[in-house]
Amino acid sequence: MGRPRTPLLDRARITTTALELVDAHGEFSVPRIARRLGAQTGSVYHHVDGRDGIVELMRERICEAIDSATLDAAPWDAALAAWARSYRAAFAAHPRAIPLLMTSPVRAPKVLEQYERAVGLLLGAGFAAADVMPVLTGLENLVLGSALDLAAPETMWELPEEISTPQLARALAAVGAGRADAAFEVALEGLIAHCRTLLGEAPGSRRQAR
Amino acid sequence: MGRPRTPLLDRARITTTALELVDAHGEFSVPRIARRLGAQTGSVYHHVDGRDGIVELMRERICEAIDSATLDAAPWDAALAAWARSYRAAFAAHPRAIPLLMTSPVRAPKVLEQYERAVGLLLGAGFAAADVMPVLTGLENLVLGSALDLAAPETMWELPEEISTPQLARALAAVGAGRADAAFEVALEGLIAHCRTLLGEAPGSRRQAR
DNA sequence: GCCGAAACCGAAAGCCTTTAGGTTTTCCTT
DNA sequence: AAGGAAAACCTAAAGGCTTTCGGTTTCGGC
Repeated sequence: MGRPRTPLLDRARITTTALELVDAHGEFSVPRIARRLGAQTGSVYHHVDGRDGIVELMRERICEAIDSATLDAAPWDAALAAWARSYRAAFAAHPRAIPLLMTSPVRAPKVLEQYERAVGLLLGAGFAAADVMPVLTGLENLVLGSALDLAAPETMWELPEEISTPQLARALAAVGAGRADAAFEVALEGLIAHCRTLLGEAPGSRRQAR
Repeated sequence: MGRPRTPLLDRARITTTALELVDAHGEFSVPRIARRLGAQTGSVYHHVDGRDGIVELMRERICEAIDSATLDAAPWDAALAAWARSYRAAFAAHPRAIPLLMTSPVRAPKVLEQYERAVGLLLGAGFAAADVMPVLTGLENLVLGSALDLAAPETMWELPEEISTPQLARALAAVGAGRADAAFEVALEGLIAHCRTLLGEAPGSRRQAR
């Protein structure tokens, strides 16, 4: 007992273990993380800001896979589409983590920074300030929803035997991964087309980018 | 002690109390429900199938406000749009319940029945079986995401003082309820336009709609 | 009037999150 | 090189949650 010669815990290992647990079981807890790493529950709290802090670390880890360089592309609509695809790919790698991330507010600086840049991209393209968050929120919903049903449809739909839902069951059985991709692409194109409409409607208050 | 002269608990009162707690605090627990109704924690379990059962009751209560008669309208695209608007209005009344409902699978027969009818509407309109669930899932994502940010944007975005995010803060401050409605309407129109495309692409296996 | 079912209580097991204080090792300062 | 602060871990415990089980009282049908 006392300080070990080689450390058992650090933020990276805690994050990795939490993500493994979520990928495998759809949830995680501090005691389970500690057991996996051969430490006691309380020790985890010396590295991490509580349970919510671990969720935030997972968000940061997942978001590292987003290619933020896409936001530098031009024109703005190509940049937005590329960012959305990279965003989706990152979350599709850990679909069972998505419900966790939708419950708690975003705190991680690196993630906020990406959104800050996305806001800048849209403002720079001439969007009205009031339009920016609806667009980004819509994009986020599209991305997360698509990633969720891309790899985890059985999470949301649990058809009981007693109730007869023949058409629903048939529709569920007929979905494929390729279709989910296609649905994402067309929905994305639809959203961006909507953005072009917004840009054309009210360019008055702002002139073109800086 | 023993059975009371007038019952303290029933499914309706438990559901109402759980919904009140979620509306007020964003979460609920069985002991809190019991305290509010003047009963012991364990007694609640005589009326309800565990905590998940309470979530399912809330889902059913909220979904009662959806006007399922909209699904009988013609043509199919008008029916789908009307259903989506009613769907959104129902959830917008309890935005803090949405994260709860996204975590657990749908079990309530009455809700499954509505989806069964929606599937039937689309199949009857000539949609390919593989296209139906992507369309409905996309619609659900649109509806829930829109309802969520309509009434609870501060749930997802918590800007810390230390980090400078001037553009994000500005964009967040500029959003209004009217804008959220407009974003929903145009995104809905975009999705339905996409559906018309799907219908035109592969109408082979089935004949004309309506 | 009786008896089974219904409704509630009391208690407990087992999980979780979080905090606090104690012990050993490491490493920086002097 | 010595001393002390800081880091990393442990033990312990409080308090909350979900769920189950057996006991007690009341209700309703026969």
